[in-house]
Amino acid sequence: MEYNPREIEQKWRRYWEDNHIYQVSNHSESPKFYVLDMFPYPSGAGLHVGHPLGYIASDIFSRYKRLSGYNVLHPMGYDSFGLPAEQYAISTGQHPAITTDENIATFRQQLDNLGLSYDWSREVRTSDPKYYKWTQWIFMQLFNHYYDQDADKALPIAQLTDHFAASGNAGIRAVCDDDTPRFSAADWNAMDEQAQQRLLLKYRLTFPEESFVNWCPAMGTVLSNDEVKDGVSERGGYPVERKLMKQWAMRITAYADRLIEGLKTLDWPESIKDQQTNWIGRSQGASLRFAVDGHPDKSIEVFTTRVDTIYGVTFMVLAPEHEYVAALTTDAQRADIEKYIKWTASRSDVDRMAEKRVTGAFTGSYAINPLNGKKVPVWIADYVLAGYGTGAVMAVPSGDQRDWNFAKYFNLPIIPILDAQQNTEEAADATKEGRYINSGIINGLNYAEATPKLIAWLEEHGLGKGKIQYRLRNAVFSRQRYWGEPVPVYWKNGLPYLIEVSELPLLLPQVDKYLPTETGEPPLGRAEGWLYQNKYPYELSTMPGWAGSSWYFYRYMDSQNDDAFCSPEAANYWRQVDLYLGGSEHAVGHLLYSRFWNHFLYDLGLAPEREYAKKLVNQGMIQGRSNLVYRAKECFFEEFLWIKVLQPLLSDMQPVQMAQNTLQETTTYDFSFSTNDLAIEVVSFKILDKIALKKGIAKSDGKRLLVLTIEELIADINQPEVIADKIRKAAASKEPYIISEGTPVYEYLFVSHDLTQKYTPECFTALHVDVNIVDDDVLDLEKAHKLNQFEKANFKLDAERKFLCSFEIEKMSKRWFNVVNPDDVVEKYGADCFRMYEMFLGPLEQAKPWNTKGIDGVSRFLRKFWAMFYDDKGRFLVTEDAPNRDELKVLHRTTKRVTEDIERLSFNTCVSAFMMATNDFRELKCSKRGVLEPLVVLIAPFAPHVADELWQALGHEGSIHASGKFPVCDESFLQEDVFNYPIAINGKTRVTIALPADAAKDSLEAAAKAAVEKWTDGQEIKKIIVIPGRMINIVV
RNA sequence: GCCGAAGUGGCGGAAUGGUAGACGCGCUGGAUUCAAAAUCCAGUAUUCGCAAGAAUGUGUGGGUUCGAGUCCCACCUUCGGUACCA
Repeated sequence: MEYNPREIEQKWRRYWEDNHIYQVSNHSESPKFYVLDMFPYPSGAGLHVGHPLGYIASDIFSRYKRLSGYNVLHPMGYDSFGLPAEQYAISTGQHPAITTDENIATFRQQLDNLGLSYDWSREVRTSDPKYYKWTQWIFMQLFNHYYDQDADKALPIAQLTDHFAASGNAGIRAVCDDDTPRFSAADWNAMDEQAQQRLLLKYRLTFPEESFVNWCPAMGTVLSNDEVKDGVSERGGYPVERKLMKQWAMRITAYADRLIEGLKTLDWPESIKDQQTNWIGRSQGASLRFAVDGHPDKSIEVFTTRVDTIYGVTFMVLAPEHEYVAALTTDAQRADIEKYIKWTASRSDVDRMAEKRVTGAFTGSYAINPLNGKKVPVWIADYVLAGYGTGAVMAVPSGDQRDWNFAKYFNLPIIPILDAQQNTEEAADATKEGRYINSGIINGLNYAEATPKLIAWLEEHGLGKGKIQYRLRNAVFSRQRYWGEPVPVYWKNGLPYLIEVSELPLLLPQVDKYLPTETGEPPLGRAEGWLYQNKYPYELSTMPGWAGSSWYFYRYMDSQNDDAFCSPEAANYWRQVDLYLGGSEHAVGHLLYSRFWNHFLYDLGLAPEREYAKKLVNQGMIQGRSNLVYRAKECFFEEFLWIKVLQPLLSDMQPVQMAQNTLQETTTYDFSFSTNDLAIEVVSFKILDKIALKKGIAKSDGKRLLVLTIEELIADINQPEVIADKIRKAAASKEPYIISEGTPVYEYLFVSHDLTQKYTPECFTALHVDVNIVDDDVLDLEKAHKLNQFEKANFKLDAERKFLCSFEIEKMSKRWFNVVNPDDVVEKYGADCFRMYEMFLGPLEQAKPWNTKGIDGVSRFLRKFWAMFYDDKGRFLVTEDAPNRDELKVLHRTTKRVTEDIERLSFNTCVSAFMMATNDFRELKCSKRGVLEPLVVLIAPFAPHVADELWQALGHEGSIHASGKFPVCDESFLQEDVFNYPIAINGKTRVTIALPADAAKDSLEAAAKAAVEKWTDGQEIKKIIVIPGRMINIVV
């Protein structure tokens, strides 16, 4: 019986489904294990071969854990709100819910094709009202809580109002907006309800806030930074303006320190932790104010992490957008400043980033150093960003290289401030070593002493204070879109109020179109009569994509619960994700926001652990391998004629190449001959005026003209002698003007890649070609001719009559024609083979290009594996004979390797181990149950279908995935009697000798000495290093 | 610019500081076949050599070590992330 993956795989997939093999219970005697894949967005394009890499890896791990006796939660669902479905809705009018359902069906079918062991009874979709009810519920909790810095956790707003009523906002440390005023209990109690509510918004963990957005009036929508290019929308090129808009925000900054602290407890890749730490960007320093000379009402606030360098300040720099720029600019400087501002405004962010030159302009005003009263000039420059900190910098050129560059360029003074600074005339030196000089009250102190002294002085004089600053901003939580969760809020008297919990979910209303309203309101503004209690307008923006994905890992634990987002019993059983697998592109988006929500839920006692994912692994991207074809330009044909026809075939006519460069191109023809009066011009038959021009030139030169059209050259491109004949005939004739008649068959020529090397690279245009009509870089010409791209094309083939493409490794994407669909591969080789091959490609974490070169090897392996059980006549080969020691050794060695490698997620080496075991058993001619049965269990996580088929053949009832027990290695079988010792001289291996494994060191030394006499002859042996069971090194 | 990762045969890759190149692809030769496919066997880092064998060899240059692909320093290249972050 032959190995027939198609039949086997369908059979077992149906069995698994019918018998609910992968359904998991929240009650078990076994230890739990939670394996999670990152939430996918079900895109219309479906899966490509890159997507399943992580799904297969997590599936292998889940199956392995299950076979090892764990109760494994391994769920899948969809982050199904999102822009693509909405954009499709805008262009077609189809409700995004329908599009989404269709896409999910495709996605699901493709996932099923891979034989993954998900518990589909727990599937969730963020766009399902039963799901987003709880997203809205969590939002309401955030609205009803504030962050108390003394308790270091979120507490109910009611506690805050109690405190306000008793003692105002003194004596409580709560995270709030920067502009929150001080007020007493009397103030608070005198406020009306509206004033109190307005004030509370400054404390709530989610709150409406005015913030700048990229508003595109033509599209009626807000764009992300990367949708804006050069001040216009990337798609459509419409103008984009900065607009202040009321948006919901999340006070994630309240959790900044805890989000940094929590990272220390996580088994996550360091690079991800680094990125999160940098994103949060905690810096400890001081904020202080510089008075402005002649402007008593103004002072420039700066934040610095090096307040100790304050005596080195020789100028100030404001961002060109800083609010004081206009006021500080003197009339003498106004023209300069305005010119500079105009210039910076015209430059894109990319330009500004790439800028290496120093630019800036002087305002004409001076700031006063609070420490020494010295006046320093105030400049503006675009290296200071308006959006960061205060948009102003105190410049210390002796300690900061950027400031130093600026000072040198504009000839500003540089004052050294530490005796340890080296050569500050040559470059800035940011050292903190040494003692302060030129530094007033801190002269002679060191860094550790100076900083607190300065901060104390500033605080005492009311000029500044110590401050911790974060780069992290509060997260905007509004989207001006339709396809997202409605915010459970209505507006009354300009203030937001929550709806009742009993009114959840607030359903997404129907709208006539998925576009903004004429007045610029979000699409929900179109919903008719959408009012709370028929009176109050609902919030019209919807939640962003990260809302639903910030807590989904809890919903899987208890996906059908209508009374809670997750019951405490379920949460306390599963607790946290043990292994989380996904791409590193989510490093600071999803992975930071979801940690924030989890910390909040933890504060409320709803999440059992501070961090929801214990271990995180990033799978590498599978890149596409694109193929390129080379289309010839006109100059190619000239070079071709010269290299392939005129020189080799017509040398007797002494050809001359006329136009050496494009300048002469219009004034002369391409070729002539020393032996006759013929001239040749190569040109497309379409360019009639050029032909006429050349005809005239030839005539005035007294030459006869042969026009070789590019189109006729293309037709004969693989037969240069035919072209040579044409030229000979033309030379022999007396005709003054010769040109081919008739309509050409071809218009384009593509040149095999190996031939392009002979020509100037500029002769070709490289174009992507669909990789599905290319095999091993050889283009399938038959298929190619059927494509529009090649309809009127001929191909110049290489010496082996093949057409070669070049290749490039790039992101797998439709636009590069390099997408490989897993369904096609599964159809050809089977899911088991596809799974093993994806793993065999290389380490999980590493990015690697997709190519199918090696897949035949894996396919061959599976057939060999099968052949240990069945011969080609379909006879079952497995015997009940007891395995011998050699056979058991192979089994246990394989068990050890596979177990260890799965544990460290090194799946590629597992596949190798299976190949080696199979080769070994075949060599031993072994088909004994005693070794093959455990081997089938070992391979079951990797090739689940064939494992089940063989499990059944071995006489078992039901599925291996339900009843199999993962084998355990018995080390005693691995012990060897003899060991082949490599004997090295000075670390270089010379010979290996077999010695008893338990031999004493002395006898090893003696044996080694004897074995290497040939090399050591006559040299003194200084030392012998013996590592028992490893090697012996002789030092001479 | 900064941060991070990685550089090993023709290719994908393997290697707790201890025989570099496992395993697979590809290629070469052979068997089988009327022939092909499939399958099986053997070989396959480079250079020299008929061979035995020798020399070289993990991006470059240093260092630590009896011994370095692996650890340390500097540099080069590629990829990823990120920013005028004060």
